[in-house]
Amino acid sequence: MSAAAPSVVPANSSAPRDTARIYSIAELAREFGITARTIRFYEDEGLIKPRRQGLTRLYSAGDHTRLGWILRGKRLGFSLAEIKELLDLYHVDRTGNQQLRELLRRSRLHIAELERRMRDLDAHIAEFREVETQVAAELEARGVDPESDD
Amino acid sequence: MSAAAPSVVPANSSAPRDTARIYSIAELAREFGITARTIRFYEDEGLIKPRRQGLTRLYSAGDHTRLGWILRGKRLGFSLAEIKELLDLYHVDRTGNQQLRELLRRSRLHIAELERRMRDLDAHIAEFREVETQVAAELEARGVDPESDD
DNA sequence: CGCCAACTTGACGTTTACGTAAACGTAAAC
DNA sequence: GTTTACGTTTACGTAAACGTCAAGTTGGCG
Repeated sequence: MSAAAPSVVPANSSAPRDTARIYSIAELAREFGITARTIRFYEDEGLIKPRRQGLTRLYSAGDHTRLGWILRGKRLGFSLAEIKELLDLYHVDRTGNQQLRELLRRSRLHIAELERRMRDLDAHIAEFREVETQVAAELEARGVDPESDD
Repeated sequence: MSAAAPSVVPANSSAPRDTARIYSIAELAREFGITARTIRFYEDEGLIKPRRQGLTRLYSAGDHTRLGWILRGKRLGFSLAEIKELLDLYHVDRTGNQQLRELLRRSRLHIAELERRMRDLDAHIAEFREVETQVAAELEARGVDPESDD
């Protein structure tokens, strides 16, 4: 491995902000714990569009953020198709009133969906906290140290 | 269709409580908005085990609850395998100290996972609320009624 | 009795989200 | 110069979660 910190960022003062950072596909893969294949697949599906230098893909800070967003969406149980829709929501043309109203409508719909999930999640958490409490109490009553490993 | 409002709860006091209710597979499917095929699939995967009367499946109130739980898990983005694991957590043997400690450990792990999802969800909701606010403000500034359809 | 509606068990098809392998280019390292 | 590391495309494979027939059974109804 030999460190190989690929800081492509020049030590210059004017530019090398975090926002100017460029990532290779392997870097992104490592950082997010996915494979390069996955990232290319997301590109095939139209979720990311990295710059190209010849054939090689170059990912900007924006792509980095976008990928993080995608993976968060996945953790929340959205399909890639849904995530693409949501991403596109951001980048929709916002000049026309009709467009804006549609964006508002979609946003509200999505928020409602998220709030439904929030309620599901609350219920789920409450149940497992209940289990935790009960079991901890039972162990306590038995005089057992809940943390010990034997 | 003929209405068929499923308030089967008799006004009787003694026996046929809601907990004694028995459901057919089609009833469950209708109520939860899934197909009978799905329910049978869950059974194949070991997520539900309805009684049988001959070949026909009979679902108890417990099965009903269980199915609701499964679907909530799905909405939260858990796989059927994960959901099965979680369901089994409840029904684990709770006699031994070692078993109890394991249950406690697993519960805590799962709660941590749920809390991570909660943070994801919070972040997601915050972003979309932001969009909503911005867009609503923009429409307001333009003197457009956000609700009108033209 | 015939018939329909609702149930059953296979078995194969489909979509999603990637994994895996082949075959190749490029560029630094030994 | 060739190995090593990383990149590329193309293409087929696969696991999960069902959908979609096909073919048979069962219970009630006119």
